[in-house]
Amino acid sequence: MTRIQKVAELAGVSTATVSRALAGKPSVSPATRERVERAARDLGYVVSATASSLASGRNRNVGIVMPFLNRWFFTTAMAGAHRVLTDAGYDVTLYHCEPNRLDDPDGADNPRRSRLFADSLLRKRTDGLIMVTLSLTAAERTSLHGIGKPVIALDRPQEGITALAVDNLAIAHTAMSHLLELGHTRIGFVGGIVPYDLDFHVPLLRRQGYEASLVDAGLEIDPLLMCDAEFTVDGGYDAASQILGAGEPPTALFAASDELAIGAHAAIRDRGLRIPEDVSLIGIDGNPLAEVFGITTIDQHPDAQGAAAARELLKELEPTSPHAAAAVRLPFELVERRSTARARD
Amino acid sequence: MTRIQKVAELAGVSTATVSRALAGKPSVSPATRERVERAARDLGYVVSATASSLASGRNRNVGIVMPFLNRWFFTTAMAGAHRVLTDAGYDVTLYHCEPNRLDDPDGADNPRRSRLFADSLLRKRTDGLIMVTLSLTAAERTSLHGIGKPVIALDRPQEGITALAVDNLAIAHTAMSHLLELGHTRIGFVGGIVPYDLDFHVPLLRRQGYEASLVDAGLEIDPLLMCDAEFTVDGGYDAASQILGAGEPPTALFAASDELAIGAHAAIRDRGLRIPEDVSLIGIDGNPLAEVFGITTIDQHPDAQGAAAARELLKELEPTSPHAAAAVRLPFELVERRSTARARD
DNA sequence: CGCTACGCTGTAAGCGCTTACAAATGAAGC
DNA sequence: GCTTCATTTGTAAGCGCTTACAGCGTAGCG
Repeated sequence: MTRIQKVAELAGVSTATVSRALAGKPSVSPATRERVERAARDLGYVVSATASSLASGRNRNVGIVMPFLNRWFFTTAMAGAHRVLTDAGYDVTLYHCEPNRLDDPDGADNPRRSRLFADSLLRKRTDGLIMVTLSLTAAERTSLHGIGKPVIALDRPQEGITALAVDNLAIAHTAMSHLLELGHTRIGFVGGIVPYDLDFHVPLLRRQGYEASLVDAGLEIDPLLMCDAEFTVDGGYDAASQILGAGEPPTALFAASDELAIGAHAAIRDRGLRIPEDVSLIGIDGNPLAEVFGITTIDQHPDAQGAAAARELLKELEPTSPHAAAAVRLPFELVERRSTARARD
Repeated sequence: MTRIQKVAELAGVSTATVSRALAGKPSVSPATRERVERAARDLGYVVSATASSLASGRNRNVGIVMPFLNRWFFTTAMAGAHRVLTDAGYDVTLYHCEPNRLDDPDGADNPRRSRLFADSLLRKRTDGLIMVTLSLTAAERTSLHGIGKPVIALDRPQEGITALAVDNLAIAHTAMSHLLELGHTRIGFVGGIVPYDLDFHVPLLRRQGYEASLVDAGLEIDPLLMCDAEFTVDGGYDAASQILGAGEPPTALFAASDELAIGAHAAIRDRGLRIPEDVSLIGIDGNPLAEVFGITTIDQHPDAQGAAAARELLKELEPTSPHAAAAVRLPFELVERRSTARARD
């Protein structure tokens, strides 16, 4: 006897009615619903997710796919999505998509990733997917389309996939404007000349914004003022050190993320320079760490980004609910702290 | 016609054989297996996880339950577990368990958490659970036992639950020994006089280790040298500031985590003190951030802890595989960097 | 040569739910 | 009173797999 039958028996109704009552369907009389709920509670009955999925075709489970499982930006966005999804009654299963390296753009040598797209994601465990900052190969996109389920890409527009992305060019522009308005003309850029890997184009966009702002301001682009960096504190330290040690030093540093900025902060101090007296410093993200160091930043609210992506997915998953038709905007804003100041004359 | 039937037809066998072949069962002749695999590949067939779960009773999915979804220690441990589990063919679904606050120890006012234990976790979506640093109420433990599935607790021993935990007393002792051997006698403690919340007892254990070390060394415990802190960089900054500002300042600070230590690092510098000349500083965790600041730490390899928990769970999930009978040890070690030095006379 | 043993495959009964459809009930309208 | 219709409930057919059991062919053995 299946478990639902026991509940049906106790409540004196059919299993169909139990199913309907527990699913909150409208076509159940209040009295019956009450009896069923009591019976379920008394028996400690909870609907089996698998049986329900198989019968209904809906999993109440969404997948979140991320290239990094323990970096602040990613986990914070994930947490934002997670909250929205669980509040809507969904579970979330987390998939790790290893980035494809530049020397292996098709992921031929990336077995875990291959399995992800050829297997795990196709198992019909989820009703939809949120992919964070990933760049998919054509084959992967095809594979994803094959499952016929809604996919939202966060912070990386993808051909044929609904995407939510913050305007990285505008972010970079905002940061640069702040520095330029303070009178800085020698501004260094920390992070992202060459993409670290194919699944993380954000650095590139931010550098383009940096260069465009320079050009707009009539300043020239000095390669000595730019340095590649992995998107970590370490990377920021090394890149900033290199910029500060080469040629005429900058009076301001624009780091493509807060983690890079924190590394740069340490590098600047370790060279005996003062912030902001000798060097102004600005980052991007809204990482709480930056606050401790008093680093000015552009907060892009990753938590809210994740939440927005989740709501967007939910809209596709539950067409019944009212569509908030408005296009989603992912806001960001300058947060001035003590790491930026007027340039010395 | 169900999808598996198409494969069966194409391969010229029964669905039973397809199932067996694709599941890697031994009782399939090589030739048949080959034909089935080809047919599946040609049709782009992948077994439906839900149907398979319902029929077999195994989900190939484990749940990881964490109090914080975006803090370094937790996500790093989770990533370690995730890798082991996905390599073993499991998916992982992530559950957020909101910590119970001190003023609400039973979680009466914690609806998300109630739903987690009364509903989400009971839906039979997972084959087992890993709970990270959580303290369960009696009711929650009962509820968990009810589902009759293996549960591993990481870093928080629980009555009636298999637990893996690093020896926090020993960790604290190692850190203190390092400081004491360098001749420090006024050592402050940053973080964890009173538990931040009921689900995170680690701070308490570390403080106990701190006090025990002091006593062992014949030193006295000075309340002015200890300060509570939330386990964040911010918290470390504030707590360290307070300790440095009260009474006779310490010559060394022991922070209960690397994040706290980084905050303390900033606080020390902001007071115009030098590290390590004026104040030595040691943290705990192995957070890569600490490296950038040259902070000495006790690395407890959270990634490895997560992986160990996952392997432990896998052992219970797949009794067929050979038991590595050895008890699991979670190692840690002192990593000396430039933030600790001999005390001035 | 008959019998057991073994390896491989097929048959078919579920796994625990959901839901289309049918049926029963009662209220409302004429 | 009879029809119509909405509301509530029940009946039963799956959802797409897995697996116990049975069956078949061949090999080994006395």
